[in-house]
Amino acid sequence: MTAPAKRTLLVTSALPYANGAPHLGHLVEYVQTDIWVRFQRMRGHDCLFIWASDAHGTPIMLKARQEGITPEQLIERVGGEQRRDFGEFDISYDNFHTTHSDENREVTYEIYRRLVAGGHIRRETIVQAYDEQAKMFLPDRYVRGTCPRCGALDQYGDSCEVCGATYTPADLLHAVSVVSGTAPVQKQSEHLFFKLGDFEPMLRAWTGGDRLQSAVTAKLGEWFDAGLRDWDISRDEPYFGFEIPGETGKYFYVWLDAPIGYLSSLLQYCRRTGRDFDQYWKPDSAAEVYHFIGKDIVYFHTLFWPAVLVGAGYRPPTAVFAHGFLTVNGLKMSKSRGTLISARTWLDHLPAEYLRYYFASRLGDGVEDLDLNLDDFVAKVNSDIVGKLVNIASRCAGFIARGSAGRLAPALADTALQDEFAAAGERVAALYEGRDLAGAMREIMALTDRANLYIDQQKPWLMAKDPARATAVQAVCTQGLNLFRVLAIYLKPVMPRLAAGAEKFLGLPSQAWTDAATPLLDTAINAYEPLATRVDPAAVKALLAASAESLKPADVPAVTAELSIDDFMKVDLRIARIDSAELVEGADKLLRLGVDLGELGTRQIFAGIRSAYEPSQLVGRLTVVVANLAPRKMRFGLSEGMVLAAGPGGQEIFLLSPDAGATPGMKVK
RNA sequence: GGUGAGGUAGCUCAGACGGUUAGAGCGAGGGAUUCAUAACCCCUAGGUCGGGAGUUCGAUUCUCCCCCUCACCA
Repeated sequence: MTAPAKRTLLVTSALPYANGAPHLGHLVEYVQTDIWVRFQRMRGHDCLFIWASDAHGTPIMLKARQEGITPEQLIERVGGEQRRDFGEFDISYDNFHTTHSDENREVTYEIYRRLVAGGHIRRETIVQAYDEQAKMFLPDRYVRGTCPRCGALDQYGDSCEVCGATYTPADLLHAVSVVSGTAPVQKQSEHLFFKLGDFEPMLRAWTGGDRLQSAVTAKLGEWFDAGLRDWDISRDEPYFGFEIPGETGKYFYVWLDAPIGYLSSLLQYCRRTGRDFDQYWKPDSAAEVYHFIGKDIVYFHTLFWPAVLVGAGYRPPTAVFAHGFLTVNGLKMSKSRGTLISARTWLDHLPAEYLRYYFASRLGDGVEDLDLNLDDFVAKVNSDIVGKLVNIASRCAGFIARGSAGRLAPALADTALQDEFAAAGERVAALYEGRDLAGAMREIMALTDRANLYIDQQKPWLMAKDPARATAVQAVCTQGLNLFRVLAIYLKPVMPRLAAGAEKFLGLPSQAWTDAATPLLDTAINAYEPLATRVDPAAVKALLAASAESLKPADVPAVTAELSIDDFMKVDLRIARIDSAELVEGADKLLRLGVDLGELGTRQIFAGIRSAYEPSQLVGRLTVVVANLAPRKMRFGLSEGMVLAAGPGGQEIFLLSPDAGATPGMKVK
């Protein structure tokens, strides 16, 4: 095995937002990053994992306000939770800082100064939703209301989760500020914009090579085709962040200073350890810089971020690696379903390392989502890790302890097999390097099967019956333990604790990748202790129960603003009989209803209830309709009212019905 | 709606630059064995490789259309 040339790498995971404790969705990325980093270090490279807590922005400001503490107190507390959880998941970061730090302010100001000097910042007055009661501008997500396209209730101000329409908060019907419950007004403000368009040639060149995944490149093509828009990097007070120098009441948008945390955390680390910061970020740097991110923030990391870096005189990243989202038992992680599992809850019930292995076995180099199927998790861990891998050590250890006084043989029984395992190291390494962790795990498990087969074929338990063959027994079991040792080394980036246990058992110092090439012979080993134990399915059940439980308090719905009886009486609710219902060509979610409102005549109403009702179920039944809702022109025709229904959507939509005796046209009050 | 990624054995997934009997792991069934945490070893899956059409001597692998799923849309 040839030692590859020593590389200098700087690796980051996306900075976890400091408004809440980490959950398993976050962990996918951190585990993936950590495995890759540990692999690089084992290969002898100089690899730093630099990280921080993302501490600014409106959500943190509001969350702190809600809890009656300062933002500083909130991010301090969450930062502590993050360090603790990440530590227990064996995320081997070299530094974990915060973006609310002197270093980050220093670097952010310097970058901003250089961007201004380079002419990359411009001003523009924009109109935004403003909450007069809370005296603050509202991010899109803090305005909720009725979708102007499909009529779905309680949608965010930027897009509709039901029909997928995108719009601005001003387009919402019946818009309400999430902060105060009052209707927002439109208000002007001058903002600062980063001129992304200045960097189009540079970005086209930078994204053109093979530094990005194919799916990401395809997505970027769309954005280039649509034209690069300038980026609003300022926010008005009140805001938790860095004030913009030379402005009053203006702060940097959190997404500007968040990635700068990659630099400032490194800066803090370098100042503490005496490392050279510039070797990583100067324009002609020979170091490799990699960002692991979720696919939802590709835009920030492949357009804004490289442009900001280059605009400020730094080098862009070597590559950006995006991954998909985690689902649990096939479902989106969701608070209401109890499938949102926090890192802490996992640690309370199951070993972190098993999750690391499971993630590794499911992670490829692409951006596909991955599913944590808990039944599959139990089966896979018990079979692969306990039944197969650890079993090799377990079944050989006894013979060496009893028959050879705990000493390994001076020679292997089958050097060709050992060579085969050593040679596989480059294949496994190539898979790790290319982030095909699932491929690497498959390769390792195929070798594990071979090792078990070898022992089965040699049958040391039969040889052991003949005292004359004691040497052969020792040789075969020495072989088995050497195969195990190689496998533990290959798996070490994923399961560092298991590997450490194996090292202790075999009496070895911390192993590097190349150690797999040299067999371990003629040496004393320690008594075998179980290196891994089976997952009890009951622990998984308890995990899910605890997750559902811990989420209950968080699941209290937001209070809608109070209204007066007069306001309420403005809504003309009527009993309606559905006379006709039909599918709407070209709309997945909608049904076209013909309703009879008695004295008010008949109406056509489009209702987003197709996912829950067959047209035939509806004809003839009574329900409740908002009769005085302003008619709305839709792509499919005019909708003259709204039928009332409850439920989160999908198949869970429940139409209201009056008790028997009500007739069409009756007023509901 | 637009774009992208997918739809392969009960489950989770490989793979196929078009070509003899389409693979692995898990689960399940049978057998063997007893060193090992009832682990390990051997045998067994007859699956229209989402549906339809086309190109071809030949397609699951290429092209087109359709259906379904998932994700993203600053």
